[in-house]
Amino acid sequence: MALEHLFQGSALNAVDAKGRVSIPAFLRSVIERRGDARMITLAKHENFPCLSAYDPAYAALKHVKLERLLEKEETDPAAQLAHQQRNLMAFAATEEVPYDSSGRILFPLMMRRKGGIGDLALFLGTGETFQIWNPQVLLDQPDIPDDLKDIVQFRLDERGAGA
Amino acid sequence: MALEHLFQGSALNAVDAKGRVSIPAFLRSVIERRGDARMITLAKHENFPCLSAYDPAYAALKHVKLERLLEKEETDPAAQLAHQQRNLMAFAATEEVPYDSSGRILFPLMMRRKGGIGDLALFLGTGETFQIWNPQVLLDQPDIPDDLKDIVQFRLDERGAGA
DNA sequence: TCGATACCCATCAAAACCCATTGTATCCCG
DNA sequence: CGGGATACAATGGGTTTTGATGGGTATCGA
Repeated sequence: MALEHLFQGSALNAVDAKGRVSIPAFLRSVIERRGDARMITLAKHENFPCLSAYDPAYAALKHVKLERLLEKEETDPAAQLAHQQRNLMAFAATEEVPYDSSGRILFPLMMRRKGGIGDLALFLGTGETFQIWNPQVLLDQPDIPDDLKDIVQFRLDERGAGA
Repeated sequence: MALEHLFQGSALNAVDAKGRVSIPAFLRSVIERRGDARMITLAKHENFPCLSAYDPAYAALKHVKLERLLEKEETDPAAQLAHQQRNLMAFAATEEVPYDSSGRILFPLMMRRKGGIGDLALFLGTGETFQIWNPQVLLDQPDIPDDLKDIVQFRLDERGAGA
């Protein structure tokens, strides 16, 4: 069970005064090849101070995985609670937002805050999903490979946001 | 056996003086994609001090699940009784309410009390169903992941209900 | 007739939509 | 191979639509 098309590449886009951001075209093209819904789901990343994002195709996959996990432990009473918690994190702690014909979403304020994202949003493809970072936070993060930081620094320079 | 459209996301809505609440639009859209009835069923949640809510499509699915559970245990003499009890909880201890053209229900007083819900109702999508909480009760609940509590706190702040 | 529920309408803010501009990479043709 | 014409992505701004909510009125059953 795997998805055929994968997210890859990086881009640095502006969040405008209304809170809108363009989803990079190369990510949108993957979403639209995987399915026909023009939406993404946003969630806090489990390990990094950034957001995790994916499309409905991946969300469905994730739901099936959770259900399968439950059926295996159905008898265990403690498992019931664990399942409730996983479901809450997977569904209640996420937000689904549509993007318009020009490829923009309205970045939900809550998710923006969770991801520490200001007026620049860094998109990183990671295969089945992609991530959204505050570029500066990524540069300050210890467990990120230097080669990736170089790329991000380049994107910042490119935009003239030198810092 | 799975439903195609899933409940996802969170919202905090007001219960007005008449006891009316708006069902968030993103939940209604799932209900209306699953079927054409504009109603929800309310029940006390099995594990948490909140309400569990769902649409007619899920109610049908639940019935099937209960039947399947019975078949699996049919040798056990106590199983018959357990099945009766589950059925009572699933159908007798629930209330079905329609929502109007503006998406509001009249929150039944009994369910409001069962869920400990005052003048703010927190809606949490959990995939096949959704939950309705008193936001303050959720914050005080030990078994809820901190990340989710952060989100609820944010929703409260957003509304200016600081506490 | 009283109490409660279902309807109807108004309002305000937020979200979705449409259109215009710009910069850049691509393509075509001389 | 160079110059300009094109196409598309990203972005800014204004306008329309929708969602949440408050309040009034009609309606139905006890």
